[in-house]
Amino acid sequence: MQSNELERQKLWKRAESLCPVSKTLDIIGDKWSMLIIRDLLAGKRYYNEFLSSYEGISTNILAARLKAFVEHGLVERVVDSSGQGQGRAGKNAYELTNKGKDLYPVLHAIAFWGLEHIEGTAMLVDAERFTINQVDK
Amino acid sequence: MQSNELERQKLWKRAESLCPVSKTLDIIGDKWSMLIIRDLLAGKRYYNEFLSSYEGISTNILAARLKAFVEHGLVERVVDSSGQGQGRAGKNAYELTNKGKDLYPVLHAIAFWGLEHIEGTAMLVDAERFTINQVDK
DNA sequence: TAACTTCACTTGCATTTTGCAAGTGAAAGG
DNA sequence: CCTTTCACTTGCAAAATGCAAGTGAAGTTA
Repeated sequence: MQSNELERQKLWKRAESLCPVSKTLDIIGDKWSMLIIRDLLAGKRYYNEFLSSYEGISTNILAARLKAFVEHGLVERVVDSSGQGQGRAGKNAYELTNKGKDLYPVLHAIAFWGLEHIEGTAMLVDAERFTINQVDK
Repeated sequence: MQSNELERQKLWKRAESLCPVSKTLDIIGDKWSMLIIRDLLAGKRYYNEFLSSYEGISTNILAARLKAFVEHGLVERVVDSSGQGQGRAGKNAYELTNKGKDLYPVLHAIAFWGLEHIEGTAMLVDAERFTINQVDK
């Protein structure tokens, strides 16, 4: 009766779900992914830039997420050969692919909901770069 | 120099962030929340209905999420006194508040991205209830 | 060329969160 | 009473996260 139904459900687990929500969350549905996407959409490109966001992601998590993003085709790692300043020429840069950029509506909806429903949240839009950042200071 | 900067960043952690994205993700940015919201938006109301979704959430996680949703004002627990059938009268029902319903654009953006970018995803829109469900079978 | 710095991670380990199964107690029906 | 359903709770194993320290390659400075 219902035990057959339950058995069938056990077999059809998360990985095999056809639901676009479930499958999308398998990629971006963790604690940090959308914050990195936020930074990427805001124009950040370098490992150290992501590290210096206010929320304080740790290096191992950041490395793992960037790797997964590249594997999923959301992000491309490119070598930025504009070796400016001291200490280094040719840093790694991370850039959103079109697939990654298409997450903008998700980010927008999340940000909008927060602004409407969570007291004390605020957003700064940097018109020059068309970016969205947290208010500084 | 930079160590002062790093110190300041350590103090301003996730919880104190003003960013609406970060604060929103503190509420719905885990593995299961948006799947429960999906089910609620699809018209599911009962504990057992959430349990029987294809992804197979476990009872302790479901109970914890529902409790957090009620605390955050996304969901209300109401007693449904239409005691139909056998075994029980007055089941608990969970219903989205307006604050919770306002997460619809987030869900929509996530679902849309998945449909566009993840092969094999599919969605069924139940026109009668204005709901979104995974295709069955 | 030796010392130093930065970059981009990796490693180890403690803490937290999740996953799974089993159990519990209240309420109702037979 | 006995059984079933509901709505969880509890215990424990497994996975993910957080934190600090370390590593190695590449480039800069002395």
